[in-house]
Amino acid sequence: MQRDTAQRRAIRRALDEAGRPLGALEVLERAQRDVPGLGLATVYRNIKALVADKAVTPVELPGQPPRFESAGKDHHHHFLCAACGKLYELDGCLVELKPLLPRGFQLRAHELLLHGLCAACSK
Amino acid sequence: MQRDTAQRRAIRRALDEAGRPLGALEVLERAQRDVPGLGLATVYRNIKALVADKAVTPVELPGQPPRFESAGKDHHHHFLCAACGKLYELDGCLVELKPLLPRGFQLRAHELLLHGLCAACSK
DNA sequence: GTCGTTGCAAAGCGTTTGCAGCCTA
DNA sequence: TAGGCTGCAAACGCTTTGCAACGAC
Repeated sequence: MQRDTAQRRAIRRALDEAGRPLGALEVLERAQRDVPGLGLATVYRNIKALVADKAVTPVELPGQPPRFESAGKDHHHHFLCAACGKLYELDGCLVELKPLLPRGFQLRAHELLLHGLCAACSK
Repeated sequence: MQRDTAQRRAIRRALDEAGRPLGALEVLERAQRDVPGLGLATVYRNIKALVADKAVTPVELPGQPPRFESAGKDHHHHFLCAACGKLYELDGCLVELKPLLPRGFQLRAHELLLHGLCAACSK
């Protein structure tokens, strides 16, 4: 059975309050404000469990370690700024995917990542 | 200046003849048919150079090491089968992305990955 | 002969795991 | 008090790097 520990609460809180996807080390850093002795292994173990429970979604970026965001938001995609490295959330999804599928293929999910320059960096 | 070695030729050939994205170990395996003594470090070094030259494109999959495919094909995306793990190439791109962008953002590129079941696995 | 390239082994990085002690229920 | 949870350190898988030998030009 699942127990309620200070570590688990701190990790959840870090992800909930971030408002953007966080890497494992960022989660550690933020959660250590609540639980100073927190270890990185515990962060990974809990993130893994949260992802399995679908309470957290991993966000993969080419050539970078994954980041994690709280689930439960509306379907959305991300925009990675090539200059500052920040990952932005975009609203909605205009993609019409079915015509791309070969005959007999079943679509379950999709991921879309845009890159370019964010408003701040394109000046 | 860039030299013409048997290793380099074998690695290029492996990627050119594969017809699908290959992982680093798959490249090693195939290229060793031409150059038995080939080492993994050489594969990584050459792939890195080819990617820098835009002769090869890395394909990132969530939770997996990257695969690589020869560049120069038309713009396309991929479909990952959840059952057999095979990565398929899809033709074309129906995505209309500009409306997703917040004001001031500049779009440079995008990546799209579909997943589901391929024709063989959905029976 | 020069110097880019190679194979090997060691190091690096992010992540996972084994283990003994801890602490929630 | 049982057994899930934790911190630590060691192990892991993939990738990069240091180095001395090699070989293309």
